[in-house]
Formats: sequence, structure tokens, C-alpha cells
Amino acid sequence: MGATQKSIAAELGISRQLVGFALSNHPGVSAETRQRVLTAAERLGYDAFANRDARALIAKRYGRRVRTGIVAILLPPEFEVPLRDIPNFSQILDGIEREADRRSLDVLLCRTRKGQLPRMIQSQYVDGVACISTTPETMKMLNAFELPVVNLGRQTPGARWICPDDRAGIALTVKHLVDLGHRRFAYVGHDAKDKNGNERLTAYKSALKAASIPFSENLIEATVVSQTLDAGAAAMKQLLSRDASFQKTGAPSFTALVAYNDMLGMGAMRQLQECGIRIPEDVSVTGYGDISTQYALRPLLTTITFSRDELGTRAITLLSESDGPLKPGGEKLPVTLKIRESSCAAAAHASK
Amino acid sequence: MGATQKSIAAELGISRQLVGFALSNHPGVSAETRQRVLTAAERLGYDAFANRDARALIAKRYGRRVRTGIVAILLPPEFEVPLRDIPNFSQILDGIEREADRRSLDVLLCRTRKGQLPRMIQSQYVDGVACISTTPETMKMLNAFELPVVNLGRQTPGARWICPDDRAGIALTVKHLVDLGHRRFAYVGHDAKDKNGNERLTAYKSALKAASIPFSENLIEATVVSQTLDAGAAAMKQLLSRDASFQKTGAPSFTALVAYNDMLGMGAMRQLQECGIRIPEDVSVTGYGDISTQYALRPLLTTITFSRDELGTRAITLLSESDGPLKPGGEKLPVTLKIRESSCAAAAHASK
DNA sequence: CGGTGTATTTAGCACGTGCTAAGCCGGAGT
DNA sequence: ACTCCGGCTTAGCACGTGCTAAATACACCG
Repeated sequence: MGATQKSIAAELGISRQLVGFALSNHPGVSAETRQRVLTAAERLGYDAFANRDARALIAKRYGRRVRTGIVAILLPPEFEVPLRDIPNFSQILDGIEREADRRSLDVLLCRTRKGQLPRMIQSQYVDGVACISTTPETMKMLNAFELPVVNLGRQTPGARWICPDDRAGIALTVKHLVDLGHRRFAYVGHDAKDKNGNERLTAYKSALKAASIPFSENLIEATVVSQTLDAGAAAMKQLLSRDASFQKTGAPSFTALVAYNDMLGMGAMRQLQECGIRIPEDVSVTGYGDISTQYALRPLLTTITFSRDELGTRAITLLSESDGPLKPGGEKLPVTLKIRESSCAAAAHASK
Repeated sequence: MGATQKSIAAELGISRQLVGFALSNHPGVSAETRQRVLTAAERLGYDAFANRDARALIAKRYGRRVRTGIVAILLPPEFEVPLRDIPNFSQILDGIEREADRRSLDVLLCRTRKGQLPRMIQSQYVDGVACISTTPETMKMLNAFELPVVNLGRQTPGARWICPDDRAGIALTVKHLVDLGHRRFAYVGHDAKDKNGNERLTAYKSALKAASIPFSENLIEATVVSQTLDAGAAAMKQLLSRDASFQKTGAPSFTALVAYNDMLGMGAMRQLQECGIRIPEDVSVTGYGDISTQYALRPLLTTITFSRDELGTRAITLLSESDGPLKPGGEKLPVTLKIRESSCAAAAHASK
């Protein structure tokens, strides 16, 4: 099927090596021979890619890397996050796939298996790796390879990452709530070990400060690592159990709730509703990440959104334009506030 | 980095060939030597996969195929269907990915580029191909390769496919509408060249017959190939322009509309609404495929759904359990009726 | 015509593997 | 002692390629 240098050489009655030189634009080949080789190669359907085993082998011989035209998407381990729970995964993938297609790259989906990096990555069979919200530990492992690697949606010091602009996002949500007249805030879903977690909480605090709203540590609730609806509900349960106002009157001491992300926000919302608290009339809730529309929960979350497409395309662009490791650091994507059904003016609450 | 047979041999002071025999369980190697080789291989981190170039090369030498541990997902060309418009793509992918992970396979996303099959498939670098609703023509091209190939969600004669059970699905929807008291039906979105199209229309006709409902060719509307909202709306416009009752009274001659799929159904619904026809009060609409929840359109479509997960897992199972071409033919997945907001009793219409 | 230099071509190695055939070595049979 | 045989080990080829070094062809000059 696929032609080889040998078969071309046999066709033209010259040596295999000469064909190799001609195909790789080596100097010292007569123009006439080169032309003959090229046309014969065309005619016989010679495809360097088809014989990539040999090329890979020879590349190893000379300590070079060979481009495979494959970029790996490293998914979080399955038991942690099913694909459909990755925020708008198909949008990210859409961006990735479109840009990869434009650059004639293929996309390989793979996962870490029991702490081990995928063999396709370990054996350097990809041109780059885009990670979906991967842990700093895994990023560190990836740094050992001579590959461009970028983490999407999660800040990881010492590695390259692309994230939504958390500071701006939280500032937008708090401003939105303040503009609606809210003065008593709570925050749910902080993870002190997480870089994004710290950034969002810091932004939250400084946004409150900017609006001269008092900040109470008591109204922050942490969650376990698993970011599920149940985790959000549990966190809210905790928060309410410490809330003197809620214990006495059934009305929480806050009218605005900022959640670390949509999933936790929805969980917290569910818990609030189960306690007879109406949303948004009693408490306005905001999320982050804009995944709530996938779920049939009401009300839809007011949240922060950003272009998942751009996240994907930017990642592929970054990877394909470098063939060595990327220098550590991050870049932030612009965010917008999506006002939906879970937030309303605090006045409604006052007049109840 | 990666150990080779050579390096193991050097370590043990034996020949490279002996190492090769020991590793491939060749008979005629003393038990002691074999054990020494295996422990040394373990210790040095010998990974057959890492040296797959050489294995691929030698496989070519002996006319064998070498397993790469990669299955390709062949997407429809980009300009036709963006990923997010593939019905519940992330669910299918979820099933694919989970089963692939379980079998230690990786998943490669690729597209046909200007009519050409992806090079990864052409050069036999995958162990199998799962196609997403691919055309019969492309399936024919794929049949030329010595690979297991299966088409998902579309019947393709001469190739292997997995589909929802169209006959049962349409029977369910028609029965649902009949049970609601509907007697006057219309159908939108027929494509005579499409196998599924024919199957659904045939099922539609025989379901009507079973309920002794008269069938009018006049109340079937075809569409162009592109299955978009606009195409659905255009088809409905056509249908209404031929509808004498609608022309005279503004009320269409049908109270139940069966659409070939959700996308066309939603388009048709939009067109009906624009003509002042209420859904479901005036006309009940059903779709097929259950993708409407992704869109913010109201009312949500009553539709046929099936397990996208199962579609994916079944595909991977099929591919990974065969290393030659699959014999042509299909299998059908069980479907269920999802009653949502677009259908209601015909009585409501009668009493209006 | 022989020598010298340059343009063009070829020989050969290596990458790491699977398989065939040939080599080695100890014990049994004649 | 010589041959033979079976178990174990090694030599060698091939897959297709990129590169180095050697070989060949060719033109030129004294």
C-alpha cells in the first residue's frame, strides 16, 4: 500500500539513499534527480507519515523528537469527575477540536490511571498536553517531560495555565449583589489549598471592603474536595448550624450568598430551599462557571461565564506553537456576568 | 530513559535475543534465565509500549498488525456539525471514554479532512474506529481497511452500526399521541435517502394504520440535509403553505406533529408559534433523540430517548473484542418515551 | 595522458524488535 | 571414543529511515 523510499528507488533504478536525500531537500542532489524522485513519490503516493515508525526510530537514534501531530487532553481521573460534570466540557472540546482541525492535529483523550501518566504521554507520543483542571501534583509530573503542557481552568504554580479572570469575576458578582441592595453576605465552598479558591476568596473580601461591607469569617464555609451537589448542601448545612439568626428565627443572617462555583452553589441552594428559604426572594445566590443550565434545577443560577471555546482554541494554539516546555505562568480570560433567576433586589426581602 | 532489550541484556551479561525470547514467553528458555530477565525488566522499567516504533516496524516485516491501544472516534466534518450540536455528544463520549478507560485504551478524536480519512486511520494507527452518524460513503471508504469499524446513531447498509430502535421509538410516540386523543397527524423532516429516515417514516405509517388513522402524503414534509432549527422552520412553513385549513382559518389541519428529530421538531415548533399556533394546546409536537433540554426553548419537547452511555460503551466493547473487520449489520438499543411539555390531550384543543 | 578537484551517488551503520537458522554443550547410545 | 540428540543460547536478517563516510563520475589543467 504505502510507498517507501526503497520502492521509489526501485522504480527509478537508483539507490534508496538518494531518494532519501532528495525527499529531505538535502544539498548535493542534482536538480534533475530530485525532480524525478519528487514526481515518482507523488505518483506512488509516498507519505512520510505512513512510515512514521521508522522516522520515530531514527529520531531516537539521533536524540531528536518527532512530531506526531497528536495533542493529548488529560482528563481528571474517572472516579472523580465524569465527563459530563466537567463544566461545559463539550464546549471546551469544541474549541480544542476546531483549532486542532485547523492545524491538522488530532486530539487524544486520556486519563491518569492509578497515579500514572498515560503511556502515550510517558513515551512522548504526543506533541503537547492540555490538562483539564488538573492538580498541581500531576502538573509537576508532566513537567519532567520535554513537552509543552498547559492546564485549563485551574491555576498551578510552576506550570503554565489558562483560567477565567477570577478576581474580575468575583468582583462582578459582588458588585451585582451590592447594586441590588444586599449588605449581608455569606460565602460557601472555600478550599484553602486551591489557588483559584484563594484568589476568589481574596477577591470576595476586597470586593466587600470596596463596598464598605463588614466581613465575617463566620460566614465562610469550606467544603471537601469533591465538588458535588451534596458537598454544597452539606456546606450550607454547616453554615446554617452556626447561624444564630437562622437558629432563632429561621431566617439566615445573610441575604446574599456567593458560591465558589455553580455546583456548590446549586447544592447550597437546594439545602436553603429545603429549609424553607426562598430563592431569590429571601436569599440571592450566585455561582461561578455557568454550568447550571445543564441541570434541571430551578431557579437558574446567576453566575460568571467565559468563552469555553476560547479556552480550548487558546490551549491548542499555545501547544502547537512551541515544541519545548512552556515557561510557567498563566493567562486570564475575560469573564462576563450572566444574570439569571437566582438573584434579585434585596428590597424584595425587606418588604416580605 | 526507557529500558530496551539490549540494555537488559547488557545488565545480565547475556545476549539481546535471549532477552527477547524470555519477554515474549518463547519456549526453549530455561526457567532460571527467564526469571532473571523478568525481574531485571521490572527493575529497569522495561515497557514494551515505549518501544512501539520498533514493534510496529517488525510487525510490518511479518505482515502482522500491531495493537496501538487507540480507538478513533470519527467526527462528522466540522463545517457540518459542531461538536455541541451532536446530540448529547458528551454523554456518548462519556460512555466511550469510560469503557475505553476500563480496557486501557485511549481515545483519538479525528475528522475527515476534505474527503480524506484521517491519516491515523489511513496508516492503520488505531485498533478500531467508531463513527458518529457518518455517511454511508465514508463507511464504504473505511471498509477498505482491515479494521473493526462501527457507525453510531445511523444505519449504514454494508457496514456495522448501532442505533436506537427507530420502529419502537416512533411507535411509542404515535401511541402516546393517539392515547391523548389525537386523530389528525403530520410528519416533518423526511429524507428519503436516509435509512433511518425511511425506517421512521415506515414506522410512522404503520403506527397510524394500527390506530386506523387515515394517512395523507400531503402532510409529510421533507427537509434539506442540514438538520438545523432553520431547516425545521422552513419545512413547517412549506407544510403550512399547502394546508388549506390553515390558509382559510389559521388553524392547521393537524393536531399532532411528529418530527424526525428534536432539532427539526424545535424548528417546526418555532415556526408554528410564530404563526400564532400554541403548543401544546393547539398542536402537540414530538421529537426524537432528546437533545432539546440543551436549548433554552420552551416548551421542552416530548421525545424519544435512549442511553447514550450504552451507545458509547457498546461501541468500544464491539471494537476492542475484534481485531478484524466486523461483519455488516446492526443492533438496536432500547428506547423510552420522555413526556415533557410539548404534548397534551387533544381534548384541550377540541374545547378551545 | 595522468593528476586533481568537485559534483553526484552509493555503501553502511544505527534505532529496537521478532523470527529463523545456526551454534554450543552435556548426556546417552553404538 | 565418536556420533547423535535435545535443551539452551546466540548470530543474523529485516522492517524504513537519517546521517556519515566512502566511492564513483566528470570536468579541468598542466
